[in-house]
Amino acid sequence: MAAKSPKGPQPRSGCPVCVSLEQFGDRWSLLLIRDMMVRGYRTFGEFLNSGEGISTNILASRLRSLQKAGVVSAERDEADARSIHYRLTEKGIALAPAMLELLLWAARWEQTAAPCGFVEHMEQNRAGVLAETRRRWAERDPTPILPPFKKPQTKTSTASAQSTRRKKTR
Amino acid sequence: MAAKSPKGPQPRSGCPVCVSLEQFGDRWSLLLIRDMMVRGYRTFGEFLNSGEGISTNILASRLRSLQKAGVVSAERDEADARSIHYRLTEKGIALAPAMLELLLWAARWEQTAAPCGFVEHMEQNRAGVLAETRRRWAERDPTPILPPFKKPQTKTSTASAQSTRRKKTR
DNA sequence: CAAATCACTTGCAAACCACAAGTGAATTTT
DNA sequence: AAAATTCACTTGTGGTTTGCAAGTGATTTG
Repeated sequence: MAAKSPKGPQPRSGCPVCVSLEQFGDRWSLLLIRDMMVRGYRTFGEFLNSGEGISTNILASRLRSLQKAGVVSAERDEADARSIHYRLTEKGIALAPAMLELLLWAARWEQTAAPCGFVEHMEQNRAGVLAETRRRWAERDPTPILPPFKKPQTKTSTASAQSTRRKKTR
Repeated sequence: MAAKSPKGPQPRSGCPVCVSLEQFGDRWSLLLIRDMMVRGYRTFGEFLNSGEGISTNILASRLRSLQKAGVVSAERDEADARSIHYRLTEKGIALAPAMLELLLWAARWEQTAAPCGFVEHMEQNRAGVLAETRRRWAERDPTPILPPFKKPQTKTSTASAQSTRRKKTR
Protein backbone atom coordinates (compact mmCIF):
# COMPACT_ATOMS: atom_id res chain seq x y z
CA MET A 1 0.00 0.00 0.00
CA ALA A 2 1.00 3.57 -0.45
CA ALA A 3 1.82 5.72 2.53
CA LYS A 4 -1.28 7.36 3.85
CA SER A 5 -1.48 10.58 5.74
CA PRO A 6 -0.22 10.09 9.24
CA LYS A 7 -2.63 10.73 12.00
CA GLY A 8 -2.74 9.85 15.64
CA PRO A 9 -4.77 6.79 16.51
CA GLN A 10 -7.37 8.94 18.17
CA PRO A 11 -7.83 12.67 18.53
CA ARG A 12 -6.40 13.74 21.82
CA SER A 13 -7.25 16.50 24.22
CA GLY A 14 -8.04 19.94 22.93
CA CYS A 15 -4.77 21.37 24.18
CA PRO A 16 -3.34 23.74 21.57
CA VAL A 17 0.13 22.23 21.73
CA CYS A 18 -1.45 18.85 21.19
CA VAL A 19 -3.37 20.04 18.21
CA SER A 20 -0.21 21.44 16.65
CA LEU A 21 1.59 18.20 17.22
CA GLU A 22 -1.11 16.20 15.57
CA GLN A 23 -0.26 18.13 12.43
CA PHE A 24 3.47 18.59 12.76
CA GLY A 25 4.48 15.79 15.09
CA ASP A 26 6.67 14.06 12.56
CA ARG A 27 10.11 14.56 11.17
CA TRP A 28 9.13 16.00 7.81
CA SER A 29 6.16 18.33 7.90
CA LEU A 30 7.89 21.25 9.54
CA LEU A 31 10.88 20.74 7.30
CA LEU A 32 8.75 21.20 4.22
CA ILE A 33 7.26 24.30 5.75
CA ARG A 34 10.74 25.58 6.40
CA ASP A 35 11.67 24.93 2.78
CA MET A 36 8.73 26.95 1.59
CA MET A 37 9.15 29.66 4.17
CA VAL A 38 12.83 30.45 4.17
CA ARG A 39 14.21 28.78 1.08
CA GLY A 40 11.49 29.62 -1.37
CA TYR A 41 11.02 26.07 -2.58
CA ARG A 42 7.81 25.35 -4.40
CA THR A 43 7.95 22.12 -6.39
CA PHE A 44 8.00 18.43 -5.58
CA GLY A 45 11.46 18.12 -7.07
CA GLU A 46 12.86 20.96 -5.01
CA PHE A 47 11.64 19.43 -1.78
CA LEU A 48 12.95 16.06 -2.86
CA ASN A 49 16.43 17.42 -3.46
CA SER A 50 16.49 19.71 -0.47
CA GLY A 51 19.31 17.65 0.90
CA GLU A 52 17.56 15.91 3.77
CA GLY A 53 16.65 12.76 1.91
CA ILE A 54 12.90 12.49 2.14
CA SER A 55 11.49 9.72 -0.01
CA THR A 56 8.92 10.31 -2.70
CA ASN A 57 6.02 8.48 -1.10
CA ILE A 58 6.44 10.28 2.20
CA LEU A 59 6.81 13.60 0.45
CA ALA A 60 3.60 13.07 -1.48
CA SER A 61 1.85 11.96 1.68
CA ARG A 62 2.99 14.99 3.64
CA LEU A 63 2.07 17.46 0.92
CA ARG A 64 -1.39 15.92 0.95
CA SER A 65 -1.84 16.14 4.68
CA LEU A 66 -0.54 19.70 4.80
CA GLN A 67 -3.08 20.64 2.17
CA LYS A 68 -5.81 18.92 4.08
CA ALA A 69 -4.80 20.89 7.13
CA GLY A 70 -5.04 24.11 5.17
CA VAL A 71 -1.41 24.98 5.70
CA VAL A 72 -0.34 24.54 2.10
CA SER A 73 -2.07 25.18 -1.19
CA ALA A 74 -1.25 23.80 -4.62
CA GLU A 75 -1.68 25.16 -8.10
CA ARG A 76 -0.44 24.18 -11.53
CA ASP A 77 2.34 26.10 -13.10
CA GLU A 78 0.98 28.12 -15.99
CA ALA A 79 4.17 27.80 -17.96
CA ASP A 80 4.67 24.06 -17.44
CA ALA A 81 1.61 21.88 -17.03
CA ARG A 82 3.61 19.08 -15.46
CA SER A 83 4.73 21.19 -12.57
CA ILE A 84 2.75 22.03 -9.44
CA HIS A 85 3.56 24.93 -7.20
CA TYR A 86 3.06 24.36 -3.52
CA ARG A 87 2.76 27.41 -1.38
CA LEU A 88 2.03 28.28 2.21
CA THR A 89 -1.41 29.59 2.98
CA GLU A 90 -2.05 32.42 5.39
CA LYS A 91 -2.41 29.80 8.07
CA GLY A 92 0.89 28.32 7.01
CA ILE A 93 2.89 31.51 7.01
CA ALA A 94 1.49 32.18 10.48
CA LEU A 95 3.82 29.43 11.68
CA ALA A 96 6.77 31.72 11.08
CA PRO A 97 7.15 32.84 14.71
CA ALA A 98 7.16 29.27 15.97
CA MET A 99 9.62 28.29 13.28
CA LEU A 100 11.88 31.17 14.15
CA GLU A 101 11.92 30.30 17.83
CA LEU A 102 12.66 26.69 17.05
CA LEU A 103 15.51 27.76 14.84
CA LEU A 104 16.92 30.09 17.44
CA TRP A 105 16.72 27.43 20.10
CA ALA A 106 18.63 24.92 18.03
CA ALA A 107 21.18 27.50 16.97
CA ARG A 108 21.78 28.31 20.60
CA TRP A 109 21.79 24.82 22.10
CA GLU A 110 22.75 22.42 19.39
CA GLN A 111 25.60 22.26 17.01
CA THR A 112 24.28 23.55 13.74
CA ALA A 113 25.61 24.85 10.49
CA ALA A 114 23.90 28.19 10.88
CA PRO A 115 26.26 31.13 10.47
CA CYS A 116 26.57 32.78 13.88
CA GLY A 117 26.28 36.28 12.60
CA PHE A 118 22.95 35.62 11.03
CA VAL A 119 21.60 33.93 14.11
CA GLU A 120 22.54 36.84 16.27
CA HIS A 121 20.90 39.20 13.85
CA MET A 122 17.72 37.17 13.93
CA GLU A 123 17.72 37.01 17.69
CA GLN A 124 17.93 40.75 18.04
CA ASN A 125 15.60 41.56 15.23
CA ARG A 126 12.79 39.03 15.44
CA ALA A 127 10.13 41.40 14.23
CA GLY A 128 12.17 42.51 11.26
CA VAL A 129 12.95 38.96 10.21
CA LEU A 130 9.30 38.00 10.49
CA ALA A 131 8.20 41.02 8.50
CA GLU A 132 10.67 40.18 5.76
CA THR A 133 9.55 36.56 5.73
CA ARG A 134 5.96 37.60 5.35
CA ARG A 135 6.78 40.15 2.68
CA ARG A 136 8.55 37.54 0.57
CA TRP A 137 5.58 35.26 1.00
CA ALA A 138 3.06 37.93 0.06
CA GLU A 139 5.01 38.96 -3.02
CA ARG A 140 5.76 35.37 -4.00
CA ASP A 141 9.41 36.21 -3.90
CA PRO A 142 11.27 32.88 -4.04
CA THR A 143 14.66 34.25 -3.07
CA PRO A 144 15.98 32.24 -0.14
CA ILE A 145 16.11 34.29 3.04
CA LEU A 146 19.46 32.74 3.64
CA PRO A 147 21.46 30.45 1.38
CA PRO A 148 21.04 26.71 1.98
CA PHE A 149 24.06 25.99 4.12
CA LYS A 150 25.46 22.52 3.99
CA LYS A 151 27.86 21.23 6.59
CA PRO A 152 30.32 23.91 7.51
CA GLN A 153 33.48 23.29 5.56
CA THR A 154 35.56 26.35 4.94
CA LYS A 155 34.54 29.88 5.46
CA THR A 156 33.84 30.23 1.78
CA SER A 157 31.04 27.69 1.90
CA THR A 158 28.38 30.13 2.97
CA ALA A 159 29.30 32.60 0.29
CA SER A 160 29.44 30.16 -2.62
CA ALA A 161 26.50 27.85 -1.95
CA GLN A 162 24.08 30.35 -3.42
CA SER A 163 24.17 29.62 -7.10
CA THR A 164 24.59 25.85 -7.26
CA ARG A 165 20.95 24.92 -7.34
CA ARG A 166 18.12 26.62 -9.17
CA LYS A 167 19.33 27.47 -12.61
CA LYS A 168 15.95 27.46 -14.18
CA THR A 169 12.90 27.84 -12.08
CA ARG A 170 10.88 29.44 -14.80
CA MET B 1 11.68 -6.06 22.16
CA ALA B 2 11.39 -2.89 24.11
CA ALA B 3 10.99 0.41 22.35
CA LYS B 4 14.30 2.01 21.79
CA SER B 5 15.00 5.68 21.42
CA PRO B 6 13.76 6.89 18.08
CA LYS B 7 16.27 8.42 15.78
CA GLY B 8 16.32 9.31 12.15
CA PRO B 9 17.95 6.75 9.90
CA GLN B 10 20.78 9.11 9.26
CA PRO B 11 21.73 12.53 10.58
CA ARG B 12 20.61 15.15 8.18
CA SER B 13 21.89 18.56 7.26
CA GLY B 14 23.09 20.93 9.93
CA CYS B 15 20.09 23.19 9.54
CA PRO B 16 18.88 24.29 12.96
CA VAL B 17 15.25 23.47 12.26
CA CYS B 18 16.38 20.03 11.18
CA VAL B 19 18.35 19.50 14.31
CA SER B 20 15.35 20.45 16.42
CA LEU B 21 13.15 18.05 14.52
CA GLU B 22 15.54 15.19 15.01
CA GLN B 23 14.86 15.61 18.71
CA PHE B 24 11.21 16.59 18.73
CA GLY B 25 9.94 15.23 15.45
CA ASP B 26 7.48 12.89 17.03
CA ARG B 27 4.10 13.18 18.62
CA TRP B 28 5.14 12.82 22.22
CA SER B 29 8.38 14.57 23.08
CA LEU B 30 7.07 18.12 22.96
CA LEU B 31 3.98 17.03 24.81
CA LEU B 32 6.07 15.79 27.70
CA ILE B 33 7.96 19.04 27.68
CA ARG B 34 4.69 20.88 27.78
CA ASP B 35 3.59 18.83 30.76
CA MET B 36 6.74 19.71 32.62
CA MET B 37 6.73 23.31 31.54
CA VAL B 38 3.17 24.45 32.01
CA ARG B 39 1.50 21.77 34.07
CA GLY B 40 4.24 21.10 36.56
CA TYR B 41 4.23 17.35 36.04
CA ARG B 42 7.29 15.49 37.25
CA THR B 43 6.69 11.78 37.63
CA PHE B 44 6.19 8.87 35.28
CA GLY B 45 2.69 8.37 36.56
CA GLU B 46 1.70 11.97 36.04
CA PHE B 47 2.82 11.89 32.42
CA LEU B 48 1.07 8.60 31.93
CA ASN B 49 -2.23 9.96 33.18
CA SER B 50 -1.91 13.34 31.52
CA GLY B 51 -4.95 12.48 29.48
CA GLU B 52 -3.36 11.99 26.07
CA GLY B 53 -2.88 8.26 26.31
CA ILE B 54 0.81 7.65 25.87
CA SER B 55 1.79 4.06 26.53
CA THR B 56 4.35 3.06 29.11
CA ASN B 57 7.04 1.78 26.78
CA ILE B 58 6.94 4.88 24.63
CA LEU B 59 6.93 7.12 27.68
CA ALA B 60 10.00 5.38 29.08
CA SER B 61 11.68 5.61 25.70
CA ARG B 62 10.98 9.31 25.33
CA LEU B 63 12.13 10.16 28.82
CA ARG B 64 15.37 8.38 28.01
CA SER B 65 15.93 10.18 24.74
CA LEU B 66 15.08 13.56 26.24
CA GLN B 67 17.64 12.90 28.93
CA LYS B 68 20.20 11.88 26.35
CA ALA B 69 19.52 15.12 24.53
CA GLY B 70 20.13 17.08 27.71
CA VAL B 71 16.65 18.54 27.75
CA VAL B 72 15.44 16.67 30.81
CA SER B 73 17.15 15.56 34.00
CA ALA B 74 16.08 12.91 36.48
CA GLU B 75 16.58 12.53 40.19
CA ARG B 76 15.15 10.30 42.87
CA ASP B 77 12.57 11.68 45.21
CA GLU B 78 14.09 11.99 48.67
CA ALA B 79 10.81 11.25 50.38
CA ASP B 80 9.88 8.24 48.29
CA ALA B 81 12.66 6.12 46.89
CA ARG B 82 10.41 4.55 44.27
CA SER B 83 9.63 7.82 42.65
CA ILE B 84 11.77 9.70 40.15
CA HIS B 85 11.38 13.37 39.44
CA TYR B 86 11.91 14.44 35.88
CA ARG B 87 12.64 18.05 35.30
CA LEU B 88 13.55 20.35 32.44
CA THR B 89 17.15 21.42 32.24
CA GLU B 90 18.20 24.93 31.32
CA LYS B 91 18.31 23.75 27.73
CA GLY B 92 14.82 22.38 28.13
CA ILE B 93 13.24 25.45 29.62
CA ALA B 94 14.79 27.41 26.77
CA LEU B 95 12.19 25.80 24.55
CA ALA B 96 9.53 27.93 26.19
CA PRO B 97 9.38 30.60 23.47
CA ALA B 98 8.97 28.01 20.74
CA MET B 99 6.33 26.22 22.77
CA LEU B 100 4.46 29.46 23.36
CA GLU B 101 4.42 30.35 19.69
CA LEU B 102 3.22 26.89 18.78
CA LEU B 103 0.45 27.20 21.32
CA LEU B 104 -0.56 30.63 20.09
CA TRP B 105 -0.62 29.43 16.51
CA ALA B 106 -2.91 26.53 17.30
CA ALA B 107 -5.14 28.67 19.48
CA ARG B 108 -5.53 31.10 16.61
CA TRP B 109 -5.93 28.68 13.71
CA GLU B 110 -7.27 25.46 15.08
CA GLN B 111 -10.18 24.60 17.24
CA THR B 112 -8.80 24.08 20.70
CA ALA B 113 -10.04 23.92 24.22
CA ALA B 114 -7.94 26.85 25.33
CA PRO B 115 -9.91 29.56 27.08
CA CYS B 116 -9.91 32.58 24.78
CA GLY B 117 -9.22 35.08 27.47
CA PHE B 118 -6.06 33.39 28.48
CA VAL B 119 -4.83 33.10 24.92
CA GLU B 120 -5.36 36.76 24.34
CA HIS B 121 -3.50 37.55 27.50
CA MET B 122 -0.58 35.40 26.42
CA GLU B 123 -0.51 36.95 22.99
CA GLN B 124 -0.23 40.44 24.35
CA ASN B 125 2.10 39.60 27.14
CA ARG B 126 4.57 37.10 25.75
CA ALA B 127 7.48 38.34 27.80
CA GLY B 128 5.52 38.24 31.01
CA VAL B 129 4.27 34.72 30.40
CA LEU B 130 7.78 33.54 29.60
CA ALA B 131 9.18 35.19 32.68
CA GLU B 132 6.57 33.53 34.84
CA THR B 133 7.22 30.17 33.23
CA ARG B 134 10.91 30.48 33.90
CA ARG B 135 10.34 31.63 37.45
CA ARG B 136 8.22 28.63 38.24
CA TRP B 137 10.89 26.43 36.74
CA ALA B 138 13.70 28.05 38.68
CA GLU B 139 11.83 27.84 41.96
CA ARG B 140 10.59 24.31 41.25
CA ASP B 141 7.09 25.57 41.66
CA PRO B 142 4.82 22.79 40.38
CA THR B 143 1.67 24.85 40.23
CA PRO B 144 0.16 24.54 36.76
CA ILE B 145 0.36 27.79 34.83
CA LEU B 146 -3.14 27.06 33.71
CA PRO B 147 -5.44 24.25 34.77
CA PRO B 148 -5.47 21.16 32.55
CA PHE B 149 -8.53 21.86 30.44
CA LYS B 150 -10.33 18.87 29.06
CA LYS B 151 -12.82 19.18 26.28
CA PRO B 152 -14.88 22.31 26.76
CA GLN B 153 -18.07 21.27 28.49
CA THR B 154 -19.68 23.94 30.55
CA LYS B 155 -18.21 27.16 31.67
CA THR B 156 -17.53 25.68 35.07
CA SER B 157 -15.04 23.17 33.70
CA THR B 158 -12.10 25.52 33.67
CA ALA B 159 -12.75 26.67 37.17
CA SER B 160 -13.23 23.28 38.78
CA ALA B 161 -10.62 21.11 37.08
CA GLN B 162 -7.89 22.43 39.33
CA SER B 163 -8.11 20.20 42.34
CA THR B 164 -8.93 16.79 40.91
CA ARG B 165 -5.41 15.55 40.47
CA ARG B 166 -2.45 16.01 42.75
CA LYS B 167 -3.69 15.50 46.23
CA LYS B 168 -0.38 14.48 47.60
CA THR B 169 2.79 15.32 45.81
CA ARG B 170 4.57 15.85 49.03
C1' DC C 1 9.29 11.39 -32.20
C1' DA C 2 12.60 9.68 -28.88
C1' DA C 3 14.54 11.03 -24.64
C1' DA C 4 14.12 13.56 -20.52
C1' DT C 5 11.46 15.67 -16.81
C1' DC C 6 7.87 16.03 -13.39
C1' DA C 7 4.91 14.39 -9.96
C1' DC C 8 3.73 10.97 -8.29
C1' DT C 9 2.26 5.32 -7.14
C1' DT C 10 3.25 0.55 -5.91
C1' DG C 11 5.57 -3.27 -3.43
C1' DC C 12 8.30 -4.84 0.05
C1' DA C 13 11.21 -5.24 4.22
C1' DA C 14 12.41 -3.03 8.33
C1' DA C 15 11.45 0.03 12.01
C1' DC C 16 8.08 1.88 15.07
C1' DC C 17 4.09 2.16 17.99
C1' DA C 18 -0.10 0.79 20.84
C1' DC C 19 -1.87 -2.51 23.82
C1' DA C 20 -1.76 -5.87 27.36
C1' DA C 21 0.60 -8.25 30.67
C1' DG C 22 4.26 -8.80 33.59
C1' DT C 23 8.54 -7.53 37.08
C1' DG C 24 11.01 -5.86 41.01
C1' DA C 25 11.64 -2.59 44.47
C1' DA C 26 9.62 0.56 47.97
C1' DT C 27 5.69 1.86 50.67
C1' DT C 28 1.24 1.54 52.86
C1' DT C 29 -2.38 -1.15 54.90
C1' DT C 30 -4.11 -4.59 57.77
C1' DA D 1 5.08 -8.63 59.67
C1' DA D 2 2.67 -10.27 55.93
C1' DA D 3 -0.32 -8.70 52.32
C1' DA D 4 -1.75 -5.48 49.20
C1' DT D 5 -0.69 -1.40 46.66
C1' DT D 6 2.10 1.93 44.25
C1' DC D 7 5.78 3.21 41.20
C1' DA D 8 8.62 2.94 37.30
C1' DC D 9 9.44 0.50 34.28
C1' DT D 10 10.23 -4.17 30.64
C1' DT D 11 8.67 -7.74 27.53
C1' DG D 12 5.91 -9.77 23.95
C1' DT D 13 2.65 -9.30 20.30
C1' DG D 14 0.54 -7.50 16.35
C1' DG D 15 -0.70 -3.63 13.37
C1' DT D 16 0.91 0.72 11.34
C1' DT D 17 4.33 3.74 9.33
C1' DT D 18 8.61 4.45 7.06
C1' DG D 19 12.50 4.03 3.83
C1' DC D 20 14.05 2.26 -0.44
C1' DA D 21 13.77 0.82 -5.16
C1' DA D 22 11.32 0.54 -9.13
C1' DG D 23 7.71 1.78 -11.93
C1' DT D 24 3.76 4.97 -14.38
C1' DG D 25 1.56 8.51 -17.00
C1' DA D 26 1.43 13.10 -18.55
C1' DT D 27 4.06 16.89 -20.47
C1' DT D 28 8.13 19.11 -22.65
C1' DT D 29 12.60 19.33 -24.78
C1' DG D 30 16.09 18.16 -28.30
